[in-house]
Amino acid sequence: MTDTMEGSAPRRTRIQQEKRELILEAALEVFSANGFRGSTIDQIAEAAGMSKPNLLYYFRRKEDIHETLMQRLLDTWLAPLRELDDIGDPLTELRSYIRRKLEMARDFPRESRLFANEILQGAPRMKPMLEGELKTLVDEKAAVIKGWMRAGKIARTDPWHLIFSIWATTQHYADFDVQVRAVLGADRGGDGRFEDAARFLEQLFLDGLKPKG
Amino acid sequence: MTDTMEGSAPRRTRIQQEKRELILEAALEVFSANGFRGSTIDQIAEAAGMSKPNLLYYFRRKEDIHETLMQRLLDTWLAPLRELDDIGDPLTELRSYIRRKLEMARDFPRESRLFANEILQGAPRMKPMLEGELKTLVDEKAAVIKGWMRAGKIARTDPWHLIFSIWATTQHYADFDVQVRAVLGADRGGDGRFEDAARFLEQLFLDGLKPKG
DNA sequence: GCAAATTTTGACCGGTTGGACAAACGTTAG
DNA sequence: CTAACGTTTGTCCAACCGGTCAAAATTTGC
Repeated sequence: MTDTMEGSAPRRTRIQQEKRELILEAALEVFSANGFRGSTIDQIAEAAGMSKPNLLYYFRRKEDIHETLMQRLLDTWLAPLRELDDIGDPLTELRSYIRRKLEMARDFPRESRLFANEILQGAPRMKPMLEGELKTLVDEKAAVIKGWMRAGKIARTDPWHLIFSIWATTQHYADFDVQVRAVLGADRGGDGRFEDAARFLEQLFLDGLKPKG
Repeated sequence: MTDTMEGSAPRRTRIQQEKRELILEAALEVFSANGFRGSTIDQIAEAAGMSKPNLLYYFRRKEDIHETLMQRLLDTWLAPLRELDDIGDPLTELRSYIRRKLEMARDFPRESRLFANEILQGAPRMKPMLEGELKTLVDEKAAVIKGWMRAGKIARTDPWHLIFSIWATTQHYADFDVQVRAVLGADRGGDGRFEDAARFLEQLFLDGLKPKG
């Protein structure tokens, strides 16, 4: 190993690739449950089934693991929004965006919590990505939505806050899962809660609360 | 000081009351910004303008501070929901509940983040309160809302998920503040963002996104 | 099969952190 | 004034934690 494993072109052996994946998976588990400062290298190493020095052979610092995780996270996390485009019926597009986001909250709660943890702490390591990549994408999609509004396809509102509200309502089911389950109780808090949420959110975003007629 | 400062009837001197308040205020600042494990007693002591051993004279353990903060938090946090009642027009009631919650996100972001931090970590110290006090209150209010639905005053949906969505959308502006500001940018992310949010949320919850007519 | 490169491990280190403690200092009531 | 009580501080400790290092074990290329 003469390489520093960082920089633009880190060539890696098979073992390195596998072990790095193993570590990142373990770190996702630990970081998402305890936050960055609440997690120890030992915990991650144990979750990955290796010793601490061994882990530090693959990632020289705790921060490096977190950073790598963050970079990957943003991509997968924004994928649903990237898919939102001008083709197809606007209301259908929005409905399926909401559905996809809710599915992500259900299937990748750890990723959601990792993200939430980072933002909650003021995004010390992610701020640049938020102001760059994220803002660019959201502005772009906001423009698309504005087009729909001008065309009279959906009601006129603030597209940015619309996107926020979709993020908030869907991610809530991952980030605040304990609370949701505590409130719904054993019977209603079971697996069905995501379908209930999907039905509710569809109605909320399409029709609001005013009674029909 | 012969008392342990805990238990059912802790009589306290004037200085003790003042200093404890000072510490709790400092701890709110520190805990909400760094989480429980990310905060040190030293940080809290410095923020409160006293030495660490001095702080530990008033709260014997770091956990005691956090616990006290949590107990107070739930009460103030649920106050807006407690005010939601059967008197008055349902849509107006819900609208002002949303407004109150949004005002809390604006005026008490530290409390919101402290709460979010606790829930995100699986509510290790708050679970009992969630399953007890919180669930009871929400169930009660869900019943009120159900009444409104039966009376045809508002559209029929799941009252519990309705409450979740109000929590999620409003608290988002406190908990994800950095993200909101990063996306809105310097110009739109200023003080006006809460009014924009208020307008948007009112429209969303009342009318949804379907175009008029 | 063997040498070079890679991977793994145990021992160790310095800094931080939560907390204990006794001594010093301040306050208050008689 | 003074004794009892309440408050503050400096010092200290043990556990934890991020990270180093050299040596041992293993894998890989020839």
